[in-house]
Amino acid sequence: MQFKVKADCGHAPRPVLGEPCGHCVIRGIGICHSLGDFDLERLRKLIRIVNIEPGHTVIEEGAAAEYLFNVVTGSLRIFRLLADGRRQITGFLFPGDFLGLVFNDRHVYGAEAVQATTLCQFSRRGLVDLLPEIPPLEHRLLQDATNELTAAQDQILLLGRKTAKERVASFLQLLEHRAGNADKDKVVVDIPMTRADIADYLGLTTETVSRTLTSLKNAKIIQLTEPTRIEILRPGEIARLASAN
Amino acid sequence: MQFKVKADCGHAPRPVLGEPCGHCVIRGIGICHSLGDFDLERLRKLIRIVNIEPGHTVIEEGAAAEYLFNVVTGSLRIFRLLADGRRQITGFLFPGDFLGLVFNDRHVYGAEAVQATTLCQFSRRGLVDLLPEIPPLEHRLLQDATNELTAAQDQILLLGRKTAKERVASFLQLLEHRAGNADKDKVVVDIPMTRADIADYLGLTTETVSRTLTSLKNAKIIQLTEPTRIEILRPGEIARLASAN
DNA sequence: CGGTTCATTGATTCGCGTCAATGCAGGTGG
DNA sequence: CCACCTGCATTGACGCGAATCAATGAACCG
Repeated sequence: MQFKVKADCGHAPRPVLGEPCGHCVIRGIGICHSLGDFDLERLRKLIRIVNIEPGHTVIEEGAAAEYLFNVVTGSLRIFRLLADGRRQITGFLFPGDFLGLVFNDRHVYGAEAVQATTLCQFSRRGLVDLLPEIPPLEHRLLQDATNELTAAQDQILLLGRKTAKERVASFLQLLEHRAGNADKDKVVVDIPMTRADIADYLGLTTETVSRTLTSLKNAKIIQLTEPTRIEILRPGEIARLASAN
Repeated sequence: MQFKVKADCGHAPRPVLGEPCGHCVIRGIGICHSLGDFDLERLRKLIRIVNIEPGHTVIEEGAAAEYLFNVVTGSLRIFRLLADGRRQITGFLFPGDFLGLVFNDRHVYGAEAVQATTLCQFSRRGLVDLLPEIPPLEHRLLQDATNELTAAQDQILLLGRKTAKERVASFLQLLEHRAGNADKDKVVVDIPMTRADIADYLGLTTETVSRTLTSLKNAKIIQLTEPTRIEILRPGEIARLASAN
């Protein structure tokens, strides 16, 4: 029988992290993966585990960048705001993803928890000081930055040139691949974020996202049992609609 | 009196590059800037100077990434295509800018010359091999990647949430800052790219770009003498319209 | 049980795209 | 030298896809 969380907690139980990073659930995928035991021990001196409630702020846009993070469990939304409140979500982060720009002393975007989320928090200064001494770390950060850059360009193509239907299909495809369930006949995908989050990620409105999902449902390409769970009945059709090239 | 180029050349004279990189016009701003004389000499063994005619291809999307580049003079457009030919320009590159992703063995975007352009071409493999031996180089590449990432997010915000007028104003502001003429009363900006390039960069059509420029002209915010030259009469108004935050 | 948040659906509006025509500059060949 | 072509920018008429405005329903919660 599963351990029952206290009611006032309001979210799933957190994984018990082993005190040494060696037992951490993202040891194999975080930036720490690039380190041997000796260097890991040095990094460990900079870190603290923090838990964030759903909807709460991790990073305030424009604030001094004191800390950087690795997502351990849960998910975050990264966004920018215009003066009148228009919001654009530039990405979602999941376990293993790195959050923050090492060389910027101010954060250029905001970050909030989508779900209850556990983060591994570093002192940015400490990390910067460590970089020259641990070349594999800088190497890993460059690899991460390259991947993010490629993802950002995918998003630029989507926002600049794709239709609403193509955007939604691309988004479903993204979640599908993230679930590691590509090339199956049928895929069940969890949607932790709201329609408003999806809309602000795809440069649309909640209404358009909802209507587009409904039309995909009517076309028997997806199944919408609950709003937070989508079954992709025909992944090939989603891929075609996404205009992936 | 200026040296006259041969007519069949069809473009402005190229700067005479000193044989050693030390005399190169972008020595102070390219990735080579991060190197001392000894390491520069090692990098120099990997390079070749290449000239590209206007409109010609530098990188084919999806091709094997044999070479990387530094822009020496001129300008490039970086773009992605959808299967049906829709194009999204993800950025323009200018002297000093780095072109290519060091760790990708395939190019994920295309690149073409906007104007006659001179490039400093590296062997990618050679550069990768050099990285572990020259930490400042990797450091510099990470800094560049961070800046590009920030620029990409600006673009995502623009494409996802800004109106046509705001996009065009943002673009003018970008050129204005690039010209290093910020905070002047009046700024003259050269536009080397066509309206189609601007449209594909801003996620619009040539007609909308043209109409928006005309409306800015009618509002006495800019002056359009030639299509390739814009005078910004009221930079403050452009900044306001750009919804910069 | 009333209040709040979120998703869905419908009616209507509007910003920008599409289609089409014109003008202008530069290049080419007779 | 001029007629013709081609590429690019501009402008106008019209249509459409997605936004806006509005209402309803479902889930959750104190």
